[in-house]
Amino acid sequence: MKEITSQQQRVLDCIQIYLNKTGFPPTRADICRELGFKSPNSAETHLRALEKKGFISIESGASRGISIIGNSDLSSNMDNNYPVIGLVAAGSPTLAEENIENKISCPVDFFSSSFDYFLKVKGLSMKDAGIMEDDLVAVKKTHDVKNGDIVIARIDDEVTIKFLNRKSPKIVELEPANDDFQNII
Amino acid sequence: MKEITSQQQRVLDCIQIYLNKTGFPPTRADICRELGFKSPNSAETHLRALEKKGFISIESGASRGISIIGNSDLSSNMDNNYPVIGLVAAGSPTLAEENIENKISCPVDFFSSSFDYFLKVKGLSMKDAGIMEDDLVAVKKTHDVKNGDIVIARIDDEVTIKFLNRKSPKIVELEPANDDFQNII
DNA sequence: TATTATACTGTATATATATTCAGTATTTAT
DNA sequence: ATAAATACTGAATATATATACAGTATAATA
Repeated sequence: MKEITSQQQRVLDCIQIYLNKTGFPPTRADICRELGFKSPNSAETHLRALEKKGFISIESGASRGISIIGNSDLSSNMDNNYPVIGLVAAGSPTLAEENIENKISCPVDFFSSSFDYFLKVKGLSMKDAGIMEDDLVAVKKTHDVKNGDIVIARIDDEVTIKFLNRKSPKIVELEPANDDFQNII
Repeated sequence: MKEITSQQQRVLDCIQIYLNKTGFPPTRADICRELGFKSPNSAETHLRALEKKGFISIESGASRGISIIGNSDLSSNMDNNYPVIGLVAAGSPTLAEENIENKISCPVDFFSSSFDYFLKVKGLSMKDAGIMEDDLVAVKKTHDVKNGDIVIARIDDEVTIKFLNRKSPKIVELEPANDDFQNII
């Protein structure tokens, strides 16, 4: 999936919102009205760009033939029970029965991306990123981590949430979002 | 909801299946092709019957303007569809159709207290309270406001979220949670 | 018995809609 | 320096589509 421009994001959002509101996709003219464009071709070119980048697919010739891709909405507004795990000092955040504090029913598409469980935050080391004590963080298990990502890290037996900053293949820096805390190498 | 005939059920199923497959509703001709009808008016009359009985709504004049109604079945009375309202600079945060950006299915007991709608936050004036740009804030309409409460306030045509601090019956101070912002009297 | 709803075929048409073409301007790669 | 992508306006057009009208036939009301 290639990168999206801000205007293309606006168009994509517009399609999603229109879909949620009406139940069917917008026409070129609808998009123009929503976003203030004055020519249907403005919408058309953005749609073609979004299609080329793989965000949507367009059925040629069909009116309103736009569908958003990647929203693996086999059952989009289905709910699921997500475990809530305490960010305990000892041990890793596993899904073992004894670590699960609670379960919360939450729509699978509550956030833009899928996730695996909730983690209850202890401490204020990510305060400036808006992550406060007792907040519930939706956590997704993945191998795809980039610098700047907020990650759950385990150091020996301590579990923490920090910004990731990989210095080299073997050296990783964990950066808190609070001046009162130190970076961890 | 009145009773549905078997043919009308077939048409309704056809719409749902077409939606799942393509992401947008079928035309009259599409329905005919799927179900073997030979006149678009066959689909049309079934659609009108389904509309009259409240199973679907049809946007007059719009192509593919069919939307299926009432999929929020009674199955789980724990959940509810909450509107998401943009914190727009002009106008009040009303539940008017045009202000609703989206709807989110969310358990009524997702938070400890009940609430009425979600508000999407603009700006960083409540940063130190963990409320960041584009956060969704669950808002509860009430007359019971106390000093120290976080409130949604409207000043002329601008809507904002701040701490409440009532100085006197007629003087109210709005305090942001960000040193870069000023208090508002 | 008359009336209404259901369930179609078949034709016709106004218009809603996608889509192309011709421009202009700015920004980003190569 | 040149090409390509982005971001538009504005006009024109072929066609996709909703929808009305004219029929036929059966089953369910009232």
